[in-house]
Amino acid sequence: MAIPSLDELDLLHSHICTAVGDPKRIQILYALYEQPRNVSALVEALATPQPTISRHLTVLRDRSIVVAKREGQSVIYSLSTPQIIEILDAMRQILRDSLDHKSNLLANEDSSEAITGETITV
Amino acid sequence: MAIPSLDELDLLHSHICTAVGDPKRIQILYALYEQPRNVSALVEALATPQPTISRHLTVLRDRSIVVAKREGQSVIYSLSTPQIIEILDAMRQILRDSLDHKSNLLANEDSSEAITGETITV
DNA sequence: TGGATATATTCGGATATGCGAATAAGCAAA
DNA sequence: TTTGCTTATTCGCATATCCGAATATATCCA
Repeated sequence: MAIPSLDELDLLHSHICTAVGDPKRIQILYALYEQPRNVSALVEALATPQPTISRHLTVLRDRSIVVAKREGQSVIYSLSTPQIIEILDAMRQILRDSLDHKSNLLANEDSSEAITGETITV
Repeated sequence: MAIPSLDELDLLHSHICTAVGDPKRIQILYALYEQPRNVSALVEALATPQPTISRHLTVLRDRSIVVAKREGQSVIYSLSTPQIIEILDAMRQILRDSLDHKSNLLANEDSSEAITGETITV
């Protein structure tokens, strides 16, 4: 059987997935893709309390999605690999497709109307 | 500022991510990539109670990651797009890289020894 | 060393998630 | 309709996650 078993690897795999499954962490990753930043810069950019940012960074760092480099008093965070952004973009593409699909379904179900005027644009 | 705000889109985005952030759902997706299956086939392939499988399928279906098609008494599930498997594979690649990196770190920290003999292979 | 700045961690409570067991609901054939 | 097969949903509980607030740790500089 080619289906992988529920072993530790799958758990690690899910850890990677859940790490990028939090809205604030998504924002952090896009912010770091734009440029490496220290914690304070992220706090300001995301308008989020510093402990919250640090906790999310800890999650991302534990899963090796970001790396931290101390520079004096600051700790500069950056993406371990820009690949993660490609992954997020691919997911966002799937999201866009599914939204299109859903609005088509709505249009079909409500057959008395034309295609729903409000098309969500990602 | 190019950083996206924490709006509904980010929430939807995180829904996609968290949907694939469960080990059993990862297995389900790989099983459906291999071939479309009904619930019973997934129950057998993953050796998991049927309600558990159905609940996970509901999550995946709600997020438009899988689609369901009724065929008589059965409901055949299949991937909405094989792209999701590319995404999972890309994540697994990142996981492999990070595992390599961690074992390198271990090797460096324990500088009295050579490279750790046990290299995890994904 | 002492103070200021930057980052990390802990604690407690609210919310969310996953699971097993039981049950409900949908479909087909007699 | 009744029976049997398949899938979906509900319930209760255990666990995990998130957040805000407070605190601890780390670094630099005077």
